[in-house]
Amino acid sequence: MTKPSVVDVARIAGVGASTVSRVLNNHPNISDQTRQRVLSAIETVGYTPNLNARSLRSGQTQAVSVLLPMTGTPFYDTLLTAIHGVLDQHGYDLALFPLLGAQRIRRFKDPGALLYRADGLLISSQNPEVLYGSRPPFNKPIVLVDAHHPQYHSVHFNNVAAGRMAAELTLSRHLPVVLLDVPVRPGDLESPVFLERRAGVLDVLQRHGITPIVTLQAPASIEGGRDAAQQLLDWAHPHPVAPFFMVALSDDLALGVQRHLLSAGLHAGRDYLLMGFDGSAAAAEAGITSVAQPVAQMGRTAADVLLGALEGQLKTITQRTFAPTLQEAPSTQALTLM
Amino acid sequence: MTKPSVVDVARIAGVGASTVSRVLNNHPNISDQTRQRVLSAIETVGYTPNLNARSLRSGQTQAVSVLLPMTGTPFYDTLLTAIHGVLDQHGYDLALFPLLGAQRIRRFKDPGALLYRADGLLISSQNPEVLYGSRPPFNKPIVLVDAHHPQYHSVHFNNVAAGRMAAELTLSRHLPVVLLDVPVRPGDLESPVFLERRAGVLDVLQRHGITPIVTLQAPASIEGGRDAAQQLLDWAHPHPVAPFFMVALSDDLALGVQRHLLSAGLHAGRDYLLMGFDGSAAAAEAGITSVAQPVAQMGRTAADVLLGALEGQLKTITQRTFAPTLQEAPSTQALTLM
DNA sequence: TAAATTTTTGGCAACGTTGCCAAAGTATGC
DNA sequence: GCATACTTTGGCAACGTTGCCAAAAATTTA
Repeated sequence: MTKPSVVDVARIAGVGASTVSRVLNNHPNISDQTRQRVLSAIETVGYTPNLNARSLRSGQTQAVSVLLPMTGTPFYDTLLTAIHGVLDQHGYDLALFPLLGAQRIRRFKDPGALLYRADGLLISSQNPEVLYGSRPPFNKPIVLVDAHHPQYHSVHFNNVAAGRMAAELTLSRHLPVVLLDVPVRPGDLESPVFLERRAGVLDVLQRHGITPIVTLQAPASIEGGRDAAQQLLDWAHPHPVAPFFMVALSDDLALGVQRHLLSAGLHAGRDYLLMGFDGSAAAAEAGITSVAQPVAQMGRTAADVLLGALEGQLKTITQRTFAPTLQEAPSTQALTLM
Repeated sequence: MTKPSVVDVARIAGVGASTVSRVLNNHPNISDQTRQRVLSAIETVGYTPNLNARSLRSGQTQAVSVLLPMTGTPFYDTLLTAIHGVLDQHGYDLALFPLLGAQRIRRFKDPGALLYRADGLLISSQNPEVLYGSRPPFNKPIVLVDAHHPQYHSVHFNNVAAGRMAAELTLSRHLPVVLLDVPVRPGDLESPVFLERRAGVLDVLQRHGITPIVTLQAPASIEGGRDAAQQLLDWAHPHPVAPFFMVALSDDLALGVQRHLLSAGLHAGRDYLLMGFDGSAAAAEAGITSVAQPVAQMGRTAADVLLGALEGQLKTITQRTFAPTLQEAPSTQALTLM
């Protein structure tokens, strides 16, 4: 027994094939009586439409591909959920295509790749090879999320402004500044995220003639933050650590620092000030000030831009930049110095 | 200008459409001369095949869907790379469908979901709702990876045996046993992984009349391990921590423990013994013994099983169980007791 | 009641591909 | 040189769907 098609349904219901199609697509001008007959016929034969035929006919897939790195941070979770929510409401389904290793990027040059079996493409990758290599062989809408490129529709976060915002807060506290930076991973081109945040921070500080008393480097993780905190203690040794304001370029780093310094008896917001980036829930819970990024909103906007390109045929390139907001917490309350 | 099709190519090359098709599909009995003509015609018009038409005609998509949780642990990275490697060689492309939130699981009941636009389905989820809910509306091969269910082809790891293996090693060292367990997350059904490992450990210990002197619980992360280590120090206080053998149910936990106890002056392999699970590179680097899981091999096997079901039509349900191997490191070297 | 109008329906074609069959072309054997 | 075999090629149909058009049915109007 082969999978039933519209003609099978039509035969059972005693109608024409196009009538079945009309019922399936909610066309007007169908008598309730025939609609019911068709519906029950669909039920009895267990009909499900053949998507390939539908796509062939219509030239559309009702699918959107998302190209993204395989890092399972909460960031992508939030972003994807937001994107999916919007696109789902408009009848689009979502498939993910992870960037597995640099050599696999070659695959994206093949116009026959599954990735391109979609009506639109969302790219959330800072990978320069993806962004600055040849344009994908895909003449349908492409939107960049959390990335930026003049030739594509982009929805991104202003990391430079975020850096500036952090520096401004720093200035208001009149304390020595410690910068906790993220090193370039070997073999990997530097992610523009940290580069931009750093640039923002240093730009504002420089304008005010301030230089960090020390700059630490650690991978952007909680453990990295702990290492950096230890570096700081070692560096200060044997001198006591004076009150300072640490700007960590990510919330994970800030969390690690806070936890590690706590075991040395130092409390953020009491003995030193601390802030991070991303506006994560973890930072908020830990009472750490953070420059927040509206991740879900960016996801929704990216989906909206894609829908616009998909349905409304917007011709000019759309660039949406999201500004940072400050998520204040006890960790940056002005110290009562003695 | 519309996208060129085989007939366009055929017209340019001065041949029939089916000849173009034959060239595209590497059929035999094509003269080199016409093949060249067709090839250059394809080049000049920039032809790329329409996958929807191809799928409609052939009833196949040359695609495999992977259903998996959105946790971006290195585990899934390795697994996916292995799966992709095998399937790619056989001409199959891979699309990922993340399990975003419990409510989205409902989507998998829709037979029209993009997920099912594939020739086969790989499910790598411990989520009981996925495994024990109604069978997906998909009458093509389904293979479970890193999960187990009597009704599906499954490729999985014997976590009970892994637990046993850990316990055996423990016994040989004749030290008090500390078990570092993973708690049930609220609202979430317990992942069978830790349940099985725990069962294996406790089973062997019990047979030898041994009970852990203390059982700690922490979420399976490095930070969780650090918390657990602190718990242990608190618990032992004011008594000094005697030499013990800690079995942590994941490598991340073990890593956290090691790092935290180090700051208390305790060295794994010198003052206490420690082991984890997963065989991660991080554990190996840190000198921590681990019960290893052949992740890449499991991925390859899962792909092979799927290919078998796809091409060879294997009728009986295939179950492949992978046994643990011990990845020994200094952290479990016999202590020279004083 | 017949004509005009509107609603509802079926037939046909086409989306782009490939398998099948038959026809045309080429080579081999007697 | 002609029959036989083999190679290469083109035409046609079909995969399942939906849009268009015209036909049929139902409804309104005169």
